[in-house]
Amino acid sequence: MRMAEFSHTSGVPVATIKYYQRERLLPAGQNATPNQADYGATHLDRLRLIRTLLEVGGLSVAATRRVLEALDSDATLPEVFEVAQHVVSAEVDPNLLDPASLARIDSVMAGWHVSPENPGRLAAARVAQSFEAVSQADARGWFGRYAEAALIIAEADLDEIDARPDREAKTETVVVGTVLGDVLISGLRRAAQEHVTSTRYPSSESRHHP
Amino acid sequence: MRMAEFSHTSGVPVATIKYYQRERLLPAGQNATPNQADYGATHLDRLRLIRTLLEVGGLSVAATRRVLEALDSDATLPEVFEVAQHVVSAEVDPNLLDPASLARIDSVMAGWHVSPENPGRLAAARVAQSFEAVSQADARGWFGRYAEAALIIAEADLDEIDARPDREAKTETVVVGTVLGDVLISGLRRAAQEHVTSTRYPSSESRHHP
DNA sequence: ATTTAGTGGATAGTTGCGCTATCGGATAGA
DNA sequence: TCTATCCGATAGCGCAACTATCCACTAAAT
Repeated sequence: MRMAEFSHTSGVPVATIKYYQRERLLPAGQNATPNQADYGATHLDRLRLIRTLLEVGGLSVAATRRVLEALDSDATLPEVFEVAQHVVSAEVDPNLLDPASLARIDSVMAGWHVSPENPGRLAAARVAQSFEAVSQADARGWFGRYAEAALIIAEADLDEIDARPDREAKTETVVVGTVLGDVLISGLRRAAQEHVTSTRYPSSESRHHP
Repeated sequence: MRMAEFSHTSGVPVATIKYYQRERLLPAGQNATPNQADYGATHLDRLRLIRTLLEVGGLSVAATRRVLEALDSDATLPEVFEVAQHVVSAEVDPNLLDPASLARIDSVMAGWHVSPENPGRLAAARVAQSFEAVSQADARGWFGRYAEAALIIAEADLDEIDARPDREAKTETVVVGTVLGDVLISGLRRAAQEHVTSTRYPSSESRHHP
C-alpha cells in the first residue's frame, strides 16, 4: 500500500502522517526506494495505536513518543509500566506539597507497598491538598473510599495484563490500559453518578426527559 | 487589599489576574473607583478555586468559566452537576460510535439508571471501542470491574455532597469533586498498581531502590 | 519512450491557548 | 504638588499540533 491509500484507509491526512514520521511516532514505509515506500498492516496498527493514545487517551505527541519508544525497546514489563505511569501523570514537585496532605494520602494507603516517589501518590496528595484548601473540610472518608475503588481497578488491570500470552502483548496492554483506564474510569464514574443520584433522589434528577 | 498585595499573597502575577478578569473568571475588585479596586477574602477564595481547577484539575480557561458561571447562577444542584460533567468530558459524537461498543458498556452498567446521552457513557464506549480495536481482545471482564469501582466512587461522591450544609457548599463540592475526583482516582490507581504488582511479583518490582 | 500522477523530504505557515508585556491616562496617598 | 500605583486596552510571545507548499525524482500508464 502506498501513501495515498494508507492515508485513506486510516482516515489520517497525508500531511499528518508525515508529521508523525518526522516526530518519530511512525516508522518510514518498508522497501523504500528514493521516492516510494510501502505501508502494510503493521503500519496501520501502529497508526491506530498512535491516534488512540492521542485522541482517546489525550496524550501529547511527546508523551506518545516516550511510551512508543518504551514499547519498541526491549525494556522489561516493570520498566514499561513505569514509563506509562509517568507519561499519564502531571509532574508534581514534592517540595511544594504540604506534608500533612501527603500523610493524609499515605494513611488511606495504609498497608500498601508504594514507593515515595510514585507519581500517583504525589498526584493524589496534591489533590488532597487542593480539595481541602478549597472546600475547607476534612475529606479523609472520601479519599478512603477512592482508595478502595483504586485497589479493585488495579487488580483488574493486573489480571488483564496477566491474561496476555506473550511479552509483546503484555507491554502493549500495559501502555494502552494505563492510558485508557483513566478515561474509562472517569466515564463510568459519571454514569454511576447519574445512576446513584437518580436512585437516591428519584424525582429530582431526570435528565431532559419530558 | 489592592492589586499588588492581592497578587503577592495569592502568588499569581498581576498580568495573569487581569487576564482572568478579562476572561470573566474573576470579578473586578469591590468599591472600584475609576482606578482603584479592593480585593478581599472572597476574591482570594475565588482565585484559589480558579487555580485549582486550571492546574490541578487540568481544565481549560473556557471550561473553568462555564463551571464558575454555573456556580454563580441560581442553578439547581442537578443542573450544576450536569455542567460539571460535561466540562470534564471530551465531546464524543455518538454517530461515530460502534453500536457494539455501546452495547458492551451498557451491559456492564446493567441495572443502572443512566440516560443515553450521559457524557460518561459515551466516553466509556469510545474507550471500549478503541481498546478492543487496538488489543484485539474481549475486555468485558475488565470493564465490569471498573464499573464496580465506579459505583463505589459515585456513592462516595454523593455522600460527600450530602454532607455539605447548604446549597452553596453543595454546588461547590459538586464542581470541585467532579473535577478533582478524576485526578484523585487516577493517582490512587497508579499507587495501587505498584502495590498490587509488588505483592504479586515480590522480587521483580522494586522501584529504583538499590 | 514519454508523459503523468504520486512520493519523500524539507520548510514554512496556521490556529488556538495561556499567558506576559507595555502603554496611556487617571488618581490615591504622602 | 508629586509620585507610586492602578485600570483598561492592546499587542506580543511561546508552545503544541497540525497543515500547506515546493521540489526533485521516479514508478507506472500510455
